[in-house]
Amino acid sequence: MTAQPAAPERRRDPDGTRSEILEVAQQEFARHGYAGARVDEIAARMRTTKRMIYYYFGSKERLYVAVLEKAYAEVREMERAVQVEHLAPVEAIRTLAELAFDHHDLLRDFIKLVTIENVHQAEHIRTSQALTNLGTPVLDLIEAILEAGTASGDFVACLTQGADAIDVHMLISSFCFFRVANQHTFGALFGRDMSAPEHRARLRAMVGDMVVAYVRGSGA
Amino acid sequence: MTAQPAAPERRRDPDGTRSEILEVAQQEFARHGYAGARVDEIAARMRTTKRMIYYYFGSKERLYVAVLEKAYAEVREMERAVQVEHLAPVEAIRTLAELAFDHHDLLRDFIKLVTIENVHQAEHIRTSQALTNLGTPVLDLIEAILEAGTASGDFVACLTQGADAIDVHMLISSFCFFRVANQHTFGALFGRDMSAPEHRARLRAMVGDMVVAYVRGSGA
DNA sequence: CACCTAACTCACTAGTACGTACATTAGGAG
DNA sequence: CTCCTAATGTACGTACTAGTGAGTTAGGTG
Repeated sequence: MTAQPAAPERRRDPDGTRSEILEVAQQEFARHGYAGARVDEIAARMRTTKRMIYYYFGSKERLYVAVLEKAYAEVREMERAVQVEHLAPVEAIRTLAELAFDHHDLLRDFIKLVTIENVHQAEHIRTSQALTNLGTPVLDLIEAILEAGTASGDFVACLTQGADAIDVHMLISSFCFFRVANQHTFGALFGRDMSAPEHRARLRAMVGDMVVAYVRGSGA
Repeated sequence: MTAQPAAPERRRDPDGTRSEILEVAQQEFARHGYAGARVDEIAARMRTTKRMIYYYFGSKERLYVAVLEKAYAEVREMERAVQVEHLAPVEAIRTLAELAFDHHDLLRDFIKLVTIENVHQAEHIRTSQALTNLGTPVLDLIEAILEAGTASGDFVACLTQGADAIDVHMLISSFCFFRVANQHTFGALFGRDMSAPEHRARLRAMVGDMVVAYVRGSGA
């Protein structure tokens, strides 16, 4: 049905095959976990065969690590696009939190992979140099904002309570991550799907308000 | 080595066998996930045999659900012990958050089970009436605190931003849960084990400060 | 003490899942 | 056009894993 009369099927396409495997494998691992994922199922959902998975990746485990590396790379790409330097500290940290919220909203598969990786105590991430050597651009951003806010007198939390950039990053991430990662058990027990569209705007504002309230220091 | 000369081995012990299976199974499921857990491995780490697992629980899946039910029951027991009614709203919500922090710190296996259950979209929790029919005592507590704080004028967040008890519960839970659940990937990427003892006191204070700052409303 | 049933053991099976040996072909290099 | 290699397809092997059939024993009951 798609208009591709010139190339209806290309027989040889290493890059295409490789990236199709990664794409389908990401879905499979995200849906069923590492042990629950089936190499045969990944193969069945591709145009190519299982043999190619082993030809390109060698083993289920190395395929899984490759999926992780690709997913993390995409996230870093997203983070790199964040521009908040032009904003005053309060608005900068709020915007950063809201963007983190948006990112977590989009990257469902990535969040599942991180979740799964934590079940396995991050053993695969730790063995991947490509992952442990990733810089963390967002931390530098937070650090700069905290310094500016402290200097301007808008923020007091970091001074009084000893919270640093990593702590604030965790504060923001935890809210955004939890909303997506735990939506199913939370929904089953409290009867509310935090991840549903009707709650999106309110919770997005909430993470911004929360982090601003915290760094302003009225909780002490 | 333990002083039990009277009953060195009791041959028949249905309750003991059942609870030993649940205990070992909880560890196995928490460590490896549902698909990754091995029934044979559970059996090997017990005094009894694999056949007994099927005798008492029928299938791997029903064993897993039984583990979930037991774990949730223990959590509810912990929550029921929380007493904050005697405190003023600000201190009540802070104390509640700090207790949640403590509970998450203790219930590592439970947190892993919840994590795993979310990977599977809570399919097992949803099919267990014992779990979906659990009340949520902590929600009532939060509701009461929010009402008291709003009435006394200490809190404004709930009025101005439309956050309710479930939202505030999520705010607290997300921080406490994330710190434990994501400790491995977070540690691998940021070089800090949020779950290590040296960060405990600071992060415990942080969740209290955060929720108080939020409900006081200085983030708007 | 005899009996009966719940609790327990052992050996086994059917199916599944990762991985591979081997055959084949596309398509660029010379 | 020929050859050579990277890329691909087929069919299968091995090991593991959930689950079970059938027999055995502890220990309370009458």
